Amino acid sequence: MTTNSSRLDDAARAGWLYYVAGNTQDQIARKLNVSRQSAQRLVSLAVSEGLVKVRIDHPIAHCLELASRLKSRYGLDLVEVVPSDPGSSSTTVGVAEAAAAQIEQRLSGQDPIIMAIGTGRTLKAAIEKLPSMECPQHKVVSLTGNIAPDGSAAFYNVVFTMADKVKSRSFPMPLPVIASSQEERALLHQQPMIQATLALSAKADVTFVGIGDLGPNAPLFVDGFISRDELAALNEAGAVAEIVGWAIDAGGKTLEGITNDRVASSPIPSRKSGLVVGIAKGPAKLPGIAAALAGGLINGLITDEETASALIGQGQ
Amino acid sequence: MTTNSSRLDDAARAGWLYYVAGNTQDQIARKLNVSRQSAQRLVSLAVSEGLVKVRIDHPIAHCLELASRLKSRYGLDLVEVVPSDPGSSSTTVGVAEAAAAQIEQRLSGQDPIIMAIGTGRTLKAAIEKLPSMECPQHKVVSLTGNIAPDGSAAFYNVVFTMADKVKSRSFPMPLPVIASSQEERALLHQQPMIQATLALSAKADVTFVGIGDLGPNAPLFVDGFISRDELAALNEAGAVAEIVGWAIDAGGKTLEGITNDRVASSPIPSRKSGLVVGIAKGPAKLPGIAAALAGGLINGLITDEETASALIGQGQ
DNA sequence: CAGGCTGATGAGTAATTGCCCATGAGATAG
DNA sequence: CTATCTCATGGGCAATTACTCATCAGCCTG
Repeated sequence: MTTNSSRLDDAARAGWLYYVAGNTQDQIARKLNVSRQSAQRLVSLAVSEGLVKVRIDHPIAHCLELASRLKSRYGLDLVEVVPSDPGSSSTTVGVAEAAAAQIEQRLSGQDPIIMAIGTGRTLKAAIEKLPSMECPQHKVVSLTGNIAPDGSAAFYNVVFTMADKVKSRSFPMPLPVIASSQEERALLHQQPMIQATLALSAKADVTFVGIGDLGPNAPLFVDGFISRDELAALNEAGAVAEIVGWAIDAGGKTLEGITNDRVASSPIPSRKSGLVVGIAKGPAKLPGIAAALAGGLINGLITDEETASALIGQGQ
Repeated sequence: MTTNSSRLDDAARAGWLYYVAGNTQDQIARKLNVSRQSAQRLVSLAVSEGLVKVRIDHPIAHCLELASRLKSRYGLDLVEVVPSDPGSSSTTVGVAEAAAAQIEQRLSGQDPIIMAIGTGRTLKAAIEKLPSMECPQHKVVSLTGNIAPDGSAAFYNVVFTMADKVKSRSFPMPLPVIASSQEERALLHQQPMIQATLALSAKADVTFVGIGDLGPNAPLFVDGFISRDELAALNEAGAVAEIVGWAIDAGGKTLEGITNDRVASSPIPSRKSGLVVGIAKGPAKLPGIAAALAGGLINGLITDEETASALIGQGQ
């Protein structure tokens, strides 16, 4: 542990000398009494461990314009559009950083707030970009269960990681994501602890959710939460996307039946009482984002240029 | 202007693709349809224009330890210790970033605050690291005059730059830094507008000041605010440093006479009612920092490892 | 319109960085 | 005690980046 943390210490120091003080890796090597190669390794360790946070502080005109058009067209309260990286296939790069910045800002206030968090790869990536903070005044509540089909804690449940980083009180949902039957769900939801957590979600001041597509590589299916047959049935019924497990159709309506009557997640908090921010980019998510906007499920959106353009184009 | 801002736009985009999306400059060049060299120039422009903000998110153990020892030894409320860059002669690198982060955090709250700001190279550098913000709820007040001896607005008056960046209401002091006589100072201070500004300073919730040394290269002398003779007289009288123009001795007491009876700055806000943060590093400033601490003029300090070590060592 | 200034551009080149690999120290299991 | 494994290290080299320089377009100035 000592080795490990002192290694990270050195990495942070090397990263600092490199990025803040502008030293070359040669100079760092001399100052830290290591070889040039080791200095390089320390710097790259600092980067890969997420110790180095970069932000670009300039409102790129095109992104701003897209954001304001999206805002007025869909009556949204918060829109962030980040530049696209044409050719990159990542579905998180950029939006994760922007989401982290938003989350950080909301948490940096003194007044206690309740923040509800969904799940998924995008949100996971966003949480990883969060800096360490001291926010014991806030409450972070999970909207979805954290038990995977095999009984383990689901990898993409992000509330633990988040609460750990920002030192907030956390309220996970010790439930499967989708119960095996309606009866099981009802039973689970009757537990006092779960009741309290559900009640807390409903009062969330600000909510961040990913938007999952329901194509052939739907995360819900890939991660084993639903079967291939269920996925097909959802598609058949017109589902285009899923938010914290709830399948929605192109109009943003929550479907009846199929998996939805067994989803153990909290309802998506109302956008009447708080801010509900969707975080998603990429062509696969486009129908889902459009649906969520159409149905008024979200009143905030963090996406990228390409997706924003497409959203504006298709409404014409 | 269009060219200029679209150039910065491109620079921001290039910086984003480089630092956030991890492209090489070759890829960026292709994506932005410019030559590789131009892409390199855009990236470096983004850096030199301060569009790219890097922070290292790891509490380096040694810095933390120094900070907590300084805190308890001098009864301070806020101490930040950043890594040192051994061999660098810069007096701002590192502390400027840390100060900017502190300022940003104070300004990001919703509740209106009054922030008082000194002057000097260190503070100037810190302000340059601030991101653009929207903070019309706050008031930023200058502690010192902004008229240079030649009648121009002094370069190091930082309130304008700052108010511009964060969109706060600003209260500069349209005065010389040091009046030509006690009578002139009294007259100037009687102006209603100045009175109001002085009153505002006294109520500051948080104050950031640099600490100027009074050695042969004292900024006050180099920038022409005081003459060589006055500098010598101050040294003779035991002055070791100066805070917003007020010369102090090794015990942190404000000297009587010499230049001090003509300094047109506000008094340093009381640390009883608010936080007064000194920002300084380096051997030249060491006596000044020690004096400010000894006299209880500040209850917050942002400095670097080496300076922090020296401060702890000399008290033994 | 000539002259001169400013600033952008791409070629060329030196400096810096990233990465692969062989080596060896130290840990661990048998 | 030995075989084996893991992992940090530095050499070497290719890729990438930074910088210098000559050129040229645009733009004031007289």
